[in-house]
Amino acid sequence: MPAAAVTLQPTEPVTRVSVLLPLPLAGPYTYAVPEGEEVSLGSVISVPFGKRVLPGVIWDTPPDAAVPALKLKEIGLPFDVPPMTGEMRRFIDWVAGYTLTPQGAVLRMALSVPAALEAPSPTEVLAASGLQLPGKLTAARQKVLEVLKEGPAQTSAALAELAGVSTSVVKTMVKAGLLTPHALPEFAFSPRQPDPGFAVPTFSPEQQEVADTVVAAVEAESFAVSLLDGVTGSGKTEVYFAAIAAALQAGKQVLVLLPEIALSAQWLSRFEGRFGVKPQIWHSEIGPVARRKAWRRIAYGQVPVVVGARSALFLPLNNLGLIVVDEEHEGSFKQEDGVLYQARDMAVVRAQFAKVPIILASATPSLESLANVEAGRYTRLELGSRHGPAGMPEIQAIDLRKDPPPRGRWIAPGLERAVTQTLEAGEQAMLFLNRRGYAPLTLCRTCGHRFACPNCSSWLVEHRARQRLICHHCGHTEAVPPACPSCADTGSLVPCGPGVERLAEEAQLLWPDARLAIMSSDMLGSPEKAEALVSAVQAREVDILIGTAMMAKGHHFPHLTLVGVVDADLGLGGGDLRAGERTFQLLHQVSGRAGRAEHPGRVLLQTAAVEHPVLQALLAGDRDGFIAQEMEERRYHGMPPYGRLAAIIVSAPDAGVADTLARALARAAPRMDDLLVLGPAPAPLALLRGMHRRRLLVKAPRALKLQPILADWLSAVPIPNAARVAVDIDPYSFL
DNA sequence: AGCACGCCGACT
DNA sequence: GTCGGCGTGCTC
Repeated sequence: MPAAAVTLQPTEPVTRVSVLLPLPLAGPYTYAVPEGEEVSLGSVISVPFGKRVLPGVIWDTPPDAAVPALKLKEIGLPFDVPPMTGEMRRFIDWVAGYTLTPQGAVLRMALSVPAALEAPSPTEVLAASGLQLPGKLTAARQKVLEVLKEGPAQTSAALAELAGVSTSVVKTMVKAGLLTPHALPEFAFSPRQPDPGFAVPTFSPEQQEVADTVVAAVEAESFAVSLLDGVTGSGKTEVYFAAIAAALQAGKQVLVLLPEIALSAQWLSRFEGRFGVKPQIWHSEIGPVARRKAWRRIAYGQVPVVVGARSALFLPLNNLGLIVVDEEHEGSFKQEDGVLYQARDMAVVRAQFAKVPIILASATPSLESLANVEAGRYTRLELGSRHGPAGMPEIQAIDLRKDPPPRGRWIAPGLERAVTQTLEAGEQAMLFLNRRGYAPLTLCRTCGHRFACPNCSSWLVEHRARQRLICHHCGHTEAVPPACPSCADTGSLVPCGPGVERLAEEAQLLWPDARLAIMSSDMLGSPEKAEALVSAVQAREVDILIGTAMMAKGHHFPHLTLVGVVDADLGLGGGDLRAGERTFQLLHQVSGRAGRAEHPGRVLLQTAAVEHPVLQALLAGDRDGFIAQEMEERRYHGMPPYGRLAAIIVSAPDAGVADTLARALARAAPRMDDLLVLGPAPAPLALLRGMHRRRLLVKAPRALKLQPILADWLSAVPIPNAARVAVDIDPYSFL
């Protein structure tokens, strides 16, 4: 900056500081520190910003001397929270740089609970003052004093409740001086803490060895990544619980990331069984009050273990000792809107800044993690032999070309026989179809009209239970009309293809006496209902369980001996880079539901492409072979994990604007030997929530840092206000 | 992100 | 004639 730009008035020297605001601004703003005041890096303070007052964090960036003194505003008062650690600030900077997101937008995720920045008004409790009044006490007043004689001080509401009197009695007693109020410190009531020694399991020699390794990593208090690779039922969870116990013993905090926290009541009870109490949970559905309390407790180090979804990654755990990412292969760790980041990978980065170990656990590790093992960056810890006898169930294919179901049906005769046998043996069966609703497409038999979403390029899915047509991308719903909106013919609308609801209908027809249950997110709604259904299945109150991917997650169903995958090819089409990997992981996981414990299990895959490598690998139980082949293919094509990808998504309400900008970007693409720019092409969902989307794909070798190249490129192209450009580094899904 | 300034349609 | 729509631009 030219020194001349600074107004050199001989006024009192002003101390300047950089303040990062939780807004999508590229960097910090410069503020003045009032004379005589001191601030330190990481302090959370309030600052005036335009007409508003916002929280901000004193950032490490040198303050901008070029901002004219006249423009400077003074910082306000500090908030009652611990300062943001340098470790966290560097993490935020790193995430912003890596994902090409404005720093302030990343800070917003770290200050996601503005209400938590203020100390709550202290809770007031009442204790007996010991004052003796002349005359007799009324019965009500006596009861109140009785309660306080036996127990600790109480809030007025609790006291009235316990004494069985109205609050007005308590109120007048305070006035009369019989009770004295005391302000309680914020964390006076401490929930019971997890006990690392509550229920220590007995490990097999193999488990013990792995547990010792991860415990040693925790005790080393340094950064290291372990990939815990173990089949379902190999004791993965118990093993990383041992690492959690070690961190607790050392007085450290632990962060556990799970893909779908809402669905893992089972995980929580396992934790409780091991440590005696439930951990703190963190996800989008916890209410504002609980959220505020939890955030403050975490920041003040009152919470030893936090279990959460993606967003928990930005919680102020200032005393971290360990991070665990379970089901690390899950696609849902990739945030797909707002700040686009891969929570699993960012967790590794956070662990690195915090200098703590991280455990990535999975029964079907991602190719990314396996490549990191190959490169020596991660340590692989294997649990449970995949070749042992009690391992995977027997998997067979039903070739739909040779043994097709009747017209309009989806259960082939082979699968039908197997289910019947299973039911006759008094065992349970599961039918897996990863498609919610009744039918994925509705069309008019007379004129061929298809019901499509007005905002997205996708068909509307009929949900018969709710009598609506629903878009699974934007949530648009409409009633099923009595007549075709195009040709006005009545009774001509036909559902095409199956969803779980329709499959249930067919199953009920085939096995009228069987008790059916559907397990899909929209049929259950709440985690409690999901939990109730799991219990019902375990109590053998259900004979046939029909469900979507939500059913594939680690539930124990000891009497379930048959899994029928209704459409094993679903998800293999579409040319998605990860289609094979994802399908393999999903079907492997679903197969794991069959035949735990004493009963041998059976899995039947209905497929029209039995020769497909994914299906061949599943049928042969050859996970390693499949991975090796998939890896080789990725290596050959320079695709992740051996190459880097970035997607540039152009979106605009007007298709023409999106096209023009996308083409302009393509023309301005840097010409480099190692850089391949593909597109623009309509993004797979060319219309999403009313926005027309075009996509460019950038492919580069792993050694090339894409971010600066992309930043230069994008800054050279003017972006009209009617369009938006988003960069997705390491895109996961291509949809 | 929010909030204001600014320029074009339907109302007391 | 004003009230008000949301397009564009700025906030230390």
